[in-house]
Amino acid sequence: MGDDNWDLYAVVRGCSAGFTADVDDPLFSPFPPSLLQERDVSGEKETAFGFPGLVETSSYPYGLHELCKPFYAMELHQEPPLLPAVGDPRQSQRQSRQPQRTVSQAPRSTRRKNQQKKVVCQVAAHGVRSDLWAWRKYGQKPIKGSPYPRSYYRCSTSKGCQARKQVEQSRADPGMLLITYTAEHNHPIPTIRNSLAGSTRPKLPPPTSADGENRDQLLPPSPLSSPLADSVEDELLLGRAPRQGEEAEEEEEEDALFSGMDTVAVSSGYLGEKSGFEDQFWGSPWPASFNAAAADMAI
DNA sequence: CGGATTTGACCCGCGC
DNA sequence: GCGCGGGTCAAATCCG
Repeated sequence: MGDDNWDLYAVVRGCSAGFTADVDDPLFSPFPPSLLQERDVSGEKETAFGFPGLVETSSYPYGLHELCKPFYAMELHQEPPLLPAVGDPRQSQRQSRQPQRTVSQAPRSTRRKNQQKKVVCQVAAHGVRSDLWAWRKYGQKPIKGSPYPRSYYRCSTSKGCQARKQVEQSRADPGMLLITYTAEHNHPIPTIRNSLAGSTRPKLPPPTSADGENRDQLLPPSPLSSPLADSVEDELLLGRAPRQGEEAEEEEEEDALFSGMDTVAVSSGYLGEKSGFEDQFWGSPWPASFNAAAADMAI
C-alpha cells in the first residue's frame, strides 16, 4: 500500500492531531500534531472516530476509512474516482457556463450541497503548514457571523483535479484555522519537485498605507524565504483579523525559533514550525526554498 | 509571457 | 416562491 494513499496522508495525517504514531512520513504530515486541535464542526463533539482534528461534516455515517476515501489519490486501482459525485456539484455546470452565463443546461449535482464529503481540520494558525498539493486561490468571501473571510482554494497540481479546500479563521478562537477539504484529488500526490512546479506565486503586500507597515513588522523575512508564506497569512491573519499585535509577537517568536527549522521540519515530519508554512497552507504550496530543500532530502 | 491573486458578479442550495 | 448566504467564475491586475 503505502504510496497509493498520498492524498489520504496528505489530508488525514495532516488533520490528525496526536495521531503521531505514524509520523514516519514527514513529508506527508502537514501539520504538527501538537498544533492540531479537534473539533466537530457539525456536531459539537470533540472528536470524530478517534481522529482528533479530523471531522466530517457531511452526512456520512461511515467510518474513518470511508471518510477518508475521497481523499485517496484517485485510488489508483479499482475504485473509479467518485469525482462527479463528490466533486463540486457545480463544477460541470460552471464549466458549461458560457460567457453569457447561460443557465440551466448543466446537470444538477446528484448530491446535495450538505451531503458532499468534507473533512474539516482545525489547526493552530501558527502551526499550519502546507501539504504537498499546490493550491490556487479562486475566491474569497466574507462569512456571515464571522469577522474573518473564507478563502477558497482548488488544487492546481493537476488540471482536472477537483480537490478543494476552504480556509477560514475560527471565530471562536482566532488563533485557529478551520480548513475544510472537499472532494478528492484525481492524481497522485505530486513529488516535491512537482509541487514546486505548481507552486503558488508569492504575492508581496501591496504598498498600501498602514497595511504595508504592519506587514513589514509582522512578517520578517522568512528563513525559508518563502514568499508565499507572507502573503497568505497576511491575507487571513492580518488583513482580516484584528490581532495584529498579537500576531506580530508570535511571528517574531516563531521566526526566531525557526532558524534552521526547514531541515528539522522535514526530518521531524513537521515540515517546519515557521509561520511561513501556515501561509502555504492558506492556499499556497510549499515555499520554493523549502521545496528545493525538501526535494534534496527526499530524493 | 505565463501563472497566481484579487474581487465583483453570478448562480444555486436551502430555509422560511 | 422568495431571499439570504455560500460557492464559483472570470476579467483585471500583479509579479517573476
